[in-house]
Amino acid sequence: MLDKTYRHDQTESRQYGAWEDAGAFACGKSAGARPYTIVIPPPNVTGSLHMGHALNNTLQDILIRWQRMRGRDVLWQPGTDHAGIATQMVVERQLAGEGLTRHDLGREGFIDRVWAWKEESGGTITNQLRRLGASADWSRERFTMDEGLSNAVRKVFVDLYKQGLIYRDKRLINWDCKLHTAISDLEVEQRLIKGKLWYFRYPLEDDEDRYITVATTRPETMLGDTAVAVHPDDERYRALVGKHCIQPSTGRRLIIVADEHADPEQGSGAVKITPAHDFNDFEVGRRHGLEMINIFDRDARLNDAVPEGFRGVDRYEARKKIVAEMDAMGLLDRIDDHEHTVPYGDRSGVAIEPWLTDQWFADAAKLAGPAIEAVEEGRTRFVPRQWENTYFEWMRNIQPWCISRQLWWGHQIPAWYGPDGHIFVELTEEAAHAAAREHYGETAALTRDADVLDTWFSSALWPFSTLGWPEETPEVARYYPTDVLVTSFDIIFFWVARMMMMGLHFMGEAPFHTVYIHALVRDEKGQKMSKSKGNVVDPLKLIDKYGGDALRFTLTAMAAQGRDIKLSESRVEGYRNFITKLWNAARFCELNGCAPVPGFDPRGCREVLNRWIVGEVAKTGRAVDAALEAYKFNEAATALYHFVWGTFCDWYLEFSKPALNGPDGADKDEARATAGWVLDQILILLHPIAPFVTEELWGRLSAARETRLIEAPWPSYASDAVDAAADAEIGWVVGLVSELRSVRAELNVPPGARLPLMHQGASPDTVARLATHGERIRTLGRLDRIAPLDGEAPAGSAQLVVGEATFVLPLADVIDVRHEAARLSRQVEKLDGEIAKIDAKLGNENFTGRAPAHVVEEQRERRDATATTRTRIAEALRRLAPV
RNA sequence: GGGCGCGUAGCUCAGCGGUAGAGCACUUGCUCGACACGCAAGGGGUCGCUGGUUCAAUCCCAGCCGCGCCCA
Repeated sequence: MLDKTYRHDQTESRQYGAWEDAGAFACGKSAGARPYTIVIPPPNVTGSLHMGHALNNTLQDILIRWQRMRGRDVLWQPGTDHAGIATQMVVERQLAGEGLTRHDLGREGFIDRVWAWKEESGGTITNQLRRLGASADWSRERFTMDEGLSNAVRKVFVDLYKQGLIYRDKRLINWDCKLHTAISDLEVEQRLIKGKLWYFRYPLEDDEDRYITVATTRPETMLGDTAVAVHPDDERYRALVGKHCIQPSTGRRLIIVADEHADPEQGSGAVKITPAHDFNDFEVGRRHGLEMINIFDRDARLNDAVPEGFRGVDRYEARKKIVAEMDAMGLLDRIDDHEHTVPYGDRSGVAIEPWLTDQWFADAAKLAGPAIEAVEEGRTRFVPRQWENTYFEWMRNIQPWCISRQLWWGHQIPAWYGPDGHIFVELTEEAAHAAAREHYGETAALTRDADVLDTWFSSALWPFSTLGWPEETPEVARYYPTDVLVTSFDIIFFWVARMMMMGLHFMGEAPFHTVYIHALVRDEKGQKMSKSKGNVVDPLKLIDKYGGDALRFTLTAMAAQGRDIKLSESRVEGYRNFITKLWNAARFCELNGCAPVPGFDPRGCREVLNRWIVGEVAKTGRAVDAALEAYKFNEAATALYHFVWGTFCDWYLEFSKPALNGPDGADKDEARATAGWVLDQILILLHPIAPFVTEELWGRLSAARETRLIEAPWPSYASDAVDAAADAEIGWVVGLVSELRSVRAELNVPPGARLPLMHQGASPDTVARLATHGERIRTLGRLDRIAPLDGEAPAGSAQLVVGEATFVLPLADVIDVRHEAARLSRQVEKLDGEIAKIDAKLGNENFTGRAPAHVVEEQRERRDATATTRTRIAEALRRLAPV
């Protein structure tokens, strides 16, 4: 027998293990089935499960389990990415603890060390995903640094290079001077800083007593100035354009150029130009053919290109020094407070230095073209739709993508340099040597490019590299393109866009037809969770406390499209209670012999109660399908919640008790079989959202299952499963019982008191219903008998109106007549208000003339029904009065 | 500066042209043979503000106020 309460801690890992052992997650088991594929957004191998992962993977698992039960050949492709910078940092920190740096180990030794770390600690997050119930095909788990995926990376790099879509260039890049690597625009965070604006006077060359005043937020860069720019329309400086001024610290001659980049409103209107250390200045430099002087080394210390006194000085020290020197020369005009944005590395947290270096770039603009078209033409669509704008906006303004990183951990770029610097890009070293022999006519010494590729470069290939590409595997043929990508908006640029580009370029088809963008999970105050704020809610702690099902249900119920989730623990607790409720309903069924009956046909039920619940199941099932098809996960969750608790437990099981407790026979058999069937439907429909408890119950409620629940077939309900007459009849019983309970509570009738119920003016149909459902009504309304009323209602009766009939509860001993009168008056008032509202509407010719006929008719019917009820209650009130 | 989103019950959120809903919290009463992680009955809302469209606006449109995010 089932225990009194459900113990998730004794169930979940056992069920998960059973699924995994049985190979339930594996794809490719039914060759005839249509494939359904989702690739997991590969979590960072250094990562551990946070709430965002929990939501993301819950939603994927719901789709996957649902489609699996619907008979699709499901592949949920799991894996992790190698997270170049993050992983290298983790291992370097470990080394630092031993007093070592990666240079002590050398490149190979260091990489071995990273692999060792990965073997030991890299599985953390995948094990945590198991706690969540993720039914991914772990037998196919991939890692971006795997051999196969590395082959894919190499091939893509070589092909793109040969197609001219990857090139080496000397450009300004975002240099992280702590991590000593270039990073992409996306890895740079713009922070608003309260800084200063320094105004300096640069003497004019032909008249040293005159100056042009330039304003800057970065005085230290003036050692690399090669021009001063003014706006072409700026009258103040027009005469100076083409002349020169002198940079005082270096004595360098700076040309004064006219360029739109100079903003007359900003500072003095004249801006110093440092083409090698500012992205805007770089463009100005290009337009005017200015010299580009690199003044920083990789640590952002001043290099030998600056006057001796400054060499080796850190950028912030240099700033102080420059300002002091200019001040001493009397060339510091003034200093204003100034708020401006400063780029920071999102990993290192230090200010990024625009730095002129040789790097590898991908021609993102070319690759973006087809990726934009695919979304424009609807071959890939975003849900919710609005994210397409974000995607377009970024894709249409895309910049060259800097793909090289000065790290050791990652895919080393397959480029070799000949003695004269000639570049050979090939899949292998042998091929590079062969190409070099071809090129030079003799064997040449080659040096391999030391850099590795951006991690996102390999992630961009994930939808096909994980399937075995560039090999022509059956999996590539079968599972590409995938179906849905489930992710969060913050990586649309990083990942979604790049997968689109690479998928289209190499596979000729977009990697997925739908991109479902879900919410961000915030804390209960709406703050983004972050380690530094200390407001991170650990999903594993919630799983420990409330169970994986409860957490999943909570996230699902709150995953409304287009809104972030503010997660509060009380919600999780509430859904844990729901899981327990389900458990207890199952326990009740078990106790009463309600088990699935083989061959049971729900449409063959004779009892109106059973016909009704079958219809309710059908409605719920259709609602769940419709919700999931539209990615409205919260609607699926709430439909199930209401059905299970509000319909099945609150009404159906209660109504079934008389039959279940009654004599053996056909009625009892049907009650048991129907309840067993409904519970089975609940387990099935709920399984994608709450897999653990449903699988557990599925196994425990019947020994004769053909499959585990995870592989049980998903139902589709016949359209004639809903019986309108049964709906109306049970609706009437529910209404009567609700009225009875209300009256009792309002009039403070002792809960234990059993009362007689008299009826008056009941139609034959109602009399029949009372006969059919008498026992139910007596049980739930706590009545001792139901009988027609002979003559007048006894003095001191409570009266209620349901439909055409008036019901009388003789309560002379228990109720206060004034209370009852007040209660009825309130009802009359309320109904009067409603009638007045409807009358106002119906009295308006504009309404009756212009509103659709069915709306008008609806209002008329409502008015009649309300008025009838009102009259009956008023009568009841009048009858009460003489007492 | 450009773009997007959000202001609905005490809290967290659904809904979105025609009777305003849920969970939690709150109040009252219940050891009714599944469940106190429960049962039953309640209280609580000028649906941010101002205009407009419409027979009808919480819902559509415009402006404003407040909050958040993304991009410059």
